[in-house]
Amino acid sequence: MSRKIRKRITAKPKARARTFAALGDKTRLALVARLCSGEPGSISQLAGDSKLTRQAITKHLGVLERAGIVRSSHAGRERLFEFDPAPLEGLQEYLVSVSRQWDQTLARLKSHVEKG
Amino acid sequence: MSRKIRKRITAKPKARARTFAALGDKTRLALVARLCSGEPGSISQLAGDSKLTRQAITKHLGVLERAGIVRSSHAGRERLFEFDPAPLEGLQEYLVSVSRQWDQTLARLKSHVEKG
DNA sequence: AAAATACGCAACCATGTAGTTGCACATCTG
DNA sequence: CAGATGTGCAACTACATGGTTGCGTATTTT
Repeated sequence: MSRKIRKRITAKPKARARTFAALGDKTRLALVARLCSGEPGSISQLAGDSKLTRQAITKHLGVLERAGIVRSSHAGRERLFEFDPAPLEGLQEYLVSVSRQWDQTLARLKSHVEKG
Repeated sequence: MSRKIRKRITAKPKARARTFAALGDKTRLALVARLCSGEPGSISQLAGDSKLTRQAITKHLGVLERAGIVRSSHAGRERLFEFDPAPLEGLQEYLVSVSRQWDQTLARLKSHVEKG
C-alpha cells in the first residue's frame, strides 16, 4: 500500500500541474476567494473588484476554467462564473498523500539510522 | 468565525501563489515525489531520473527552494536536496478552508432560495 | 599529477504569460 | 430607435519560463 500512495502521487501529473499552475497567481487566488464565498459573478462584476482591466480578468477566468476550478454559463448578455470545488479537492487529496509518504519516509530513514 | 476563515483564505497571497506556482510543473512534481519518498539527492542524481539536462534540473530545484519546498546543503562537491513539508502543509490548510467556505456559501444560498 | 565527477554561471533561443489598447457585436433600457 | 452595458476578438508590448550549449572551477579518485 506504500505502492498505492506512490501511485496517487504520480497519477495524472499533467492535469495536476495545470491545476496548481492555475492557483499560482495572486489575481486568480483572489478570484477563487471571491467566487467560493459569494454568489456567481459576471466578468464586469469580478473586474470591478480589481484594478485590472476587464480583458485581463477574462484571461484569468479562462485559465481557471481550463483547470476546471470555475464554470461559466451565459445569461442574456452576461457570462456568469461559479466555483467548482472538485479540482481543489483533488489537490487536497494529493497533498495529504504527500504528507503520508513523507511520514513513512522519515520513519524508514530513522529505523535505518538506528540499525546502523 | 466566518471572518476567521475569510482571513485564512486571503492571508499571504504572494507566498501562497509562489508555492502553488512552484508545483505547477510536471518536472517539479516529479522531483517532489522523488524527494518526499526517498533519501536526499544530489543534482546529478535527480537529473539522472529525468531526460532533461542537469542545468534544467538545477533551475527547477531553485524554484522549489525559493518556495521553501526543498532545502539544500553542501557535502563536499555535492549539493544535497531534501524535502521540507511545511509549505505544502500550508497549502493543505488553505484548501481545507476554501472547502469550508464553499460549504457555508452553499448553505447560505440554499436558505436564501428557500426563503424566497 | 591526471582524469573523472559535480557543480556554477552566462549566453542564448523559443515560447508562454500578464497586461494593455482598440474595435466590433450583442443585448438591455429609456 | 438610440444609447448604455457586457462581452469577444485581435494585435501588440514586456517580461518570465523552460530549455539548451559552452566553459570554468572545485573536489574526488586513481
